[in-house]
Amino acid sequence: VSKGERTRQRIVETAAGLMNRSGWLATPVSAVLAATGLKKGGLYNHFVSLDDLAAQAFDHASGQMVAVIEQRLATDGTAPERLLNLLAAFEHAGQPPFASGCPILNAATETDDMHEPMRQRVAAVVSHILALLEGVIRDGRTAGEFSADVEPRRAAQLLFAAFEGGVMLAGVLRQPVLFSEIKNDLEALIASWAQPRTVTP
Amino acid sequence: VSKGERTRQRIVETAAGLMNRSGWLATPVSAVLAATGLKKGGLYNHFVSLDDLAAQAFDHASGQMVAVIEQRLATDGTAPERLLNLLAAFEHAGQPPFASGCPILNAATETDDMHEPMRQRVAAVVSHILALLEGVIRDGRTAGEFSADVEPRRAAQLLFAAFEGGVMLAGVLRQPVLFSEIKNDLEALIASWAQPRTVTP
Amino acid sequence: VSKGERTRQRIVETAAGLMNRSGWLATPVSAVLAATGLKKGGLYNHFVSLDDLAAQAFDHASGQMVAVIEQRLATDGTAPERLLNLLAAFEHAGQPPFASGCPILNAATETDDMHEPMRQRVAAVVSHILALLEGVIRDGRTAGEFSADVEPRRAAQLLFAAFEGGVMLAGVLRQPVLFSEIKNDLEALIASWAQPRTVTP
Amino acid sequence: VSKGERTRQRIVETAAGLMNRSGWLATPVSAVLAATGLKKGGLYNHFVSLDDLAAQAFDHASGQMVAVIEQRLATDGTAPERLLNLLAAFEHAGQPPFASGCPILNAATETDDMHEPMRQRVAAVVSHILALLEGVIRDGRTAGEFSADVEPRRAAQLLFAAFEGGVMLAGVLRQPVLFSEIKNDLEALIASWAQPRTVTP
DNA sequence: ACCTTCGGGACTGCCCGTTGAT
DNA sequence: ATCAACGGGCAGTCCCGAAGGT
Repeated sequence: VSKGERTRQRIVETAAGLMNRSGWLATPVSAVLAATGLKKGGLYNHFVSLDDLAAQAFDHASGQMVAVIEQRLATDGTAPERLLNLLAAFEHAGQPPFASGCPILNAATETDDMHEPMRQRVAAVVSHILALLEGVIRDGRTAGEFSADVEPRRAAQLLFAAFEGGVMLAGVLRQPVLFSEIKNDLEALIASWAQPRTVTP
Repeated sequence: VSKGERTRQRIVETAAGLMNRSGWLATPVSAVLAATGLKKGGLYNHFVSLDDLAAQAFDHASGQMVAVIEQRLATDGTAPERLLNLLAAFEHAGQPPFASGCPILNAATETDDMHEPMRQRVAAVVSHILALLEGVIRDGRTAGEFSADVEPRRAAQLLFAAFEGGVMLAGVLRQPVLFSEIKNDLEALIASWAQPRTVTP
Repeated sequence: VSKGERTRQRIVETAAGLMNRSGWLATPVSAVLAATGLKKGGLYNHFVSLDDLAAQAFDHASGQMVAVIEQRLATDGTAPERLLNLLAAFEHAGQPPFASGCPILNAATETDDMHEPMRQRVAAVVSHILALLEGVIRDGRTAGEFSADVEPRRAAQLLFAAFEGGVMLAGVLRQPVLFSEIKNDLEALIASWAQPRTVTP
Repeated sequence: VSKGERTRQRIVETAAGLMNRSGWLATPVSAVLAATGLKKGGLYNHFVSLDDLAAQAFDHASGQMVAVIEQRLATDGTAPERLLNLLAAFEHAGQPPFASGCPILNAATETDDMHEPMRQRVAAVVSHILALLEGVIRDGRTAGEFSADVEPRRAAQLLFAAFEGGVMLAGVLRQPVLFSEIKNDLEALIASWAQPRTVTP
């Protein structure tokens, strides 16, 4: 690995943390320079624009999230167990996923109507995560671990939505415990999917 | 009502829509001027700063949301009916609550680590809404419409989190129907609270 | 006297003090409004522009100075006595002449190369004061109270220059006593004019 | 010397002349840009703020004055000779010290009540110059060139005050010759310090 | 007649992301 | 990888008129 590539990687990691805090679109170059110790030219050798860096930094951050999710869902065990396993992954770690909120939630709300390329990037990650969840739930239904009443796609959506909503609540209210409570509620919800006659998806 | 007050109100309304789209902190003065047709001097006659305008605009937007919520929850009927009544309110109306996502979600993620006064403003609204939901659920439990297993505070949080998460998903994936699905799932969840033995809060 | 005229006079007086502090050209309208309690339109009823107000305010301030000078120099007594009498007038009074320095010195340095109309206004006052001093010194020479060596015009200039320089020194060094010292030195200088053979004017 | 340093120096020199004309606090960035040919971005590479530039420009201007003073006072000869030598230095050179008046006088009156950091900067220069003059006069008294009646500190103050006052008079009246006259009067005053019985300090 | 309210538009100091020469 | 420069954009203040109200 070349020295330039190592520098690039270091910038991306630093920027990822920074931009998740100060905004994926709103973080100025100067903040990145201050955090990395580089000078203007040094940064523009590795990225064609700030947009480019933001994209790479977001990919880095979301990639880390996806990696954790894939790893937790790939373990042995029943589908419910794997889902609980996943939820457990976000118990700690600074704040829910990273410091200052979930990069996906942050990027989604920020770029929603402002930056179409970035929005598509976020949408792709969201779709991927939803597909992962849906797959596990479908597996669980096939295996009889979840009732046939449970519609995998809908269940995955509900899970992910409540998760991200919980991140938001805990963040804005400055009450981290609130996220844990929602996590527990989701565990109960998943458990309820075992029995038929559940009215939820 | 004086002319100035009418102008101020018009600016606040325009800015509310604008800022919910382009960011409560990120929208430049120039965009507000373009949208209102005013010039700088005219705008700054009504607001001491852009921050001040943003605060008033957010209060306006969140106030509208809160008004709808209070109105829907104040109707006659059982607690479950009133909650379903509330959910129904967000079926249409541009997009979920307003065009371009929920102002509370947008403002919460944007100001979370960037603008403490605004974050407190958002937190106050969130707390108020959670309290409203909690009150209805508690009423329902007292009236026997909800199982004693349902913990009002936790249930309110879960409802609100899933709602906001749904707004985010529908927005970033550009699939409005997704919000409706989550809404339906929440209706089912509320219905499930009627029976004891529910594993959810 | 009409109410409007009284208001105008009040504005002029307030502005004179204000502008001598914050600059005869640099004081913004807003400061005048804040100090007078008026609103924009209320001010522009009495003055066609801020420039106009500044001119009137300076005339007011310099007029007060000139009045004091004329009064002190018009007393009975020998020429030296009248000059000492004049110097004594500036012993106290807030700071040398007014709070925050002599309006003539302030206006002279500020408008010197920036505002020709104002500079002429200041120059007229300066010329008038120099003429007054010169007249007294000439009287003294005629009366034999001053040596024939003393050139009235030159002596007046030196007196006035040292006076204003002393105001500047005392102001910038924040040592009011310094002005008194210079005043005493000038008294000694005037006394020395009585004898011939003095090398000074 | 790097290119940037050369540019910075050029800006400082240009700004010094400009600000002494148009005001050390009142000169806008745009005027500096116009005078230097730079654009905003280029200027702010060298100075953190306009205040910063003003400080450096004033230091440059006052430094030049102090350098001349120190050089003239450091020559061989008696104390009176050295003082006359100093006065001679300001005979020509644009106008007294620079075009548009003495930077010390201009800055002193302008910043007096408006900009405390700048005022302290000016005060430091003034104190330094007074100390230089006082030193020479004290030397002269020790050497018997000046009467024991002459109080060095007071004499230095009077000299400097009359000098600056003369700059002001010549400037506002647009009569450069007036400064020369005051200079001559000061030479006579210095000469008079040789004999005892002088009533001046 | 006097004053306020409202708006306009130019200007302020300063920061932005970006690029070429070095 | 730096250094120096660019030019457009930022939020906010300036002085001032014209309309409205008492």
